[in-house]
Amino acid sequence: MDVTIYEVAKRAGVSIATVSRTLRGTGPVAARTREKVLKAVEELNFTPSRLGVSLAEGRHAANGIVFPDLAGPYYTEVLLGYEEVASELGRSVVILSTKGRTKVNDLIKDLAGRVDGLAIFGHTVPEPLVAELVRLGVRLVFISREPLSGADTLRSENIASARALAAHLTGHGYERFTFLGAPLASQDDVDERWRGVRAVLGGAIEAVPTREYTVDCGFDAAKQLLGGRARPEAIICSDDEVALGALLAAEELGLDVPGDVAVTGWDDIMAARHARPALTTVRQPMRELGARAARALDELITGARDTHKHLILTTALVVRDSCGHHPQEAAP
Amino acid sequence: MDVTIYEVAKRAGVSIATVSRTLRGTGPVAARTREKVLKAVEELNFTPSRLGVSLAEGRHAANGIVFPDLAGPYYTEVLLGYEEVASELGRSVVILSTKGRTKVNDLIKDLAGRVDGLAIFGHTVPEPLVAELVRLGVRLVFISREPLSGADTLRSENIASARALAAHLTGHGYERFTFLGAPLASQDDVDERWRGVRAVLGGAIEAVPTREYTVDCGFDAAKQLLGGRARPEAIICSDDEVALGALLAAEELGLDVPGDVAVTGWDDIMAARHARPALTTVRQPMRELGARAARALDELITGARDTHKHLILTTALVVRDSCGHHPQEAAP
DNA sequence: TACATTTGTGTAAGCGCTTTCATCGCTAAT
DNA sequence: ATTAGCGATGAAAGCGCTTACACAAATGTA
Repeated sequence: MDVTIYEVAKRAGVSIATVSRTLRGTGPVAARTREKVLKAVEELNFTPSRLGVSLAEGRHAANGIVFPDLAGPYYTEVLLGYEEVASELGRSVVILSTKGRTKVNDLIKDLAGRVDGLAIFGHTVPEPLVAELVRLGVRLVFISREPLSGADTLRSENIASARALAAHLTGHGYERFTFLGAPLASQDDVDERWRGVRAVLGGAIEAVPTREYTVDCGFDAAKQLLGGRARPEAIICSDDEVALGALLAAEELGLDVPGDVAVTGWDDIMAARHARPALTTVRQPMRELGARAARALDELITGARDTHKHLILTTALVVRDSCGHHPQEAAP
Repeated sequence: MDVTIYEVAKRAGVSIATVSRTLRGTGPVAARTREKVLKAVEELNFTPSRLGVSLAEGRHAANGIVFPDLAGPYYTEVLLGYEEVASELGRSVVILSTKGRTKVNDLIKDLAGRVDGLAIFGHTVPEPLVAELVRLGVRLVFISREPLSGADTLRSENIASARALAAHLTGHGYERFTFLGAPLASQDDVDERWRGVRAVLGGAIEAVPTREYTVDCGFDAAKQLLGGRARPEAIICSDDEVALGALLAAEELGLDVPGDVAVTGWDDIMAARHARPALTTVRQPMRELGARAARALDELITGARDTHKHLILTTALVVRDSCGHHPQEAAP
């Protein structure tokens, strides 16, 4: 990996400018010269140094992405969508997970120096640093975060679907609800979901936190909740993983879902369909979130767009078995 | 992000060499000069260009990783372990997913040009390219692949644990087996598992392929298998995800697991513990695989080691409910 | 006081490319 | 036959850093 353009040029008996032109197809090169150059390239197995190219071009041809963790399907799916599109656009993807990291600021600044633009999940990055990145002119796309100036934002609709979900559940006749997996930060996805359901259910719902949004934490919290005296009729979970935990907790306690308690999730991860009972949830276009982030970043980087977009992708209520049979839909 | 070391030098009234020395702590700098430089750095908000640094240092301070896909917990877990350690060692991680990609060769060569070393999963990369990478002197660590010269290899033990698993199942008294998720490539993990169980079970086991190693594919294949005339007594699956699919298929067909048919997985992903019945499986240290890959690569890159290591991590049989109660262990 | 070290700094040569600009044959038009 | 114009090429100036080397000033030693 260390033969340079100079050696190629020497071997082909031309200047490095000609080699460069031949390889990139910029500027005219005589057919015979091209042959010689390509032959030399072939023989020496030359690949232009990415560093040299980037330095000269003034761009990295790479995108960064910052997420808290990769546990669970949500971030993974978004990442896949992101990487796929970035790759399509000729950009590599540099990842950074912030979970359990000290000196996140340094890591992110380093990352920012290696890429042409950054996608950042929700509130992964401290606000002062966000402000600084904006000030420095770093191209930014936030995923699942409220709009801010100086960056694109991209998220899924939460409030309206939360209301729809809540309304659907009241249609079942439930009257006592718990929101499992209380929001950790204001303005994030879960917070919006919480606000949405509360707007419909008001005092009929109370929030119970989990340590994290994982199956395990959902299981623990649900077990305690369902084992208590005032068991709710329906548990609206912050996301599918917490809901899967709740399903397991109910089973362990010998409770029937949805007979004894209804459970709903959010995201529609693959396991939601496979759970027993299959999980009623809200589908969120995770891959598309990633894909769009990569596209948005590309527009910002290439300069195809110089204003900032704030997009909200639509979600869909997916009714399965875990919320029970809806009275109106019941067969006679 | 475009203030250079020259501007800092000018503002501080020193040469760029002094700025560099101050920032990196190489060479002596008078206290007063240091102050001036740091002040200028602060005021201008200077961050050294990664490109400039890399070009001058002759290293990227970045590692690559190539995987087929990120669907399912296996690759994700390995990736997390890898990223964590790489980051600890001051290296960024550049990812490349090959699934569905044409021109994989170009992508990988490009990747190789952006990093100091590459971790590659199993048989993600065509053999001729592997040979070429080795020839070019690219630092390589393969994850879950048989040893080859010119690269480190790292994998989990498969054959012995497969034998142990098979032996355990025969202890249950089962006599007709199916291996669900037949190997796609020779010498990969699944192939070794298959060879391991066959060594014990011989003609008593037959292999049935799935399209991919996913829940869905496992579900489809298991449904067909279990719906057929000669239903096996036990299904040994290539991995946990296929096994989860098999569990669902059994449920859909009204079959009891392990009563009507035993099912086992491989990997011990989180869902294995949560499945009903909980899945008997073989635990594979996925994060550690990633972590070790990052460490090995670091040794190769820094030159701390110039031979190649071929490591096999140990696995552990995890007996849960899906294989039935073992006769000897049965309570009176 | 004279000389050998250290300290502190600057100069300049890379690192491997891309690209502008100038040059030099040619062909085509006058 | 002249000249404008084009095609093909090379020289050289960056791109933003690190660092070997040179040198002057300050310090220590005899």
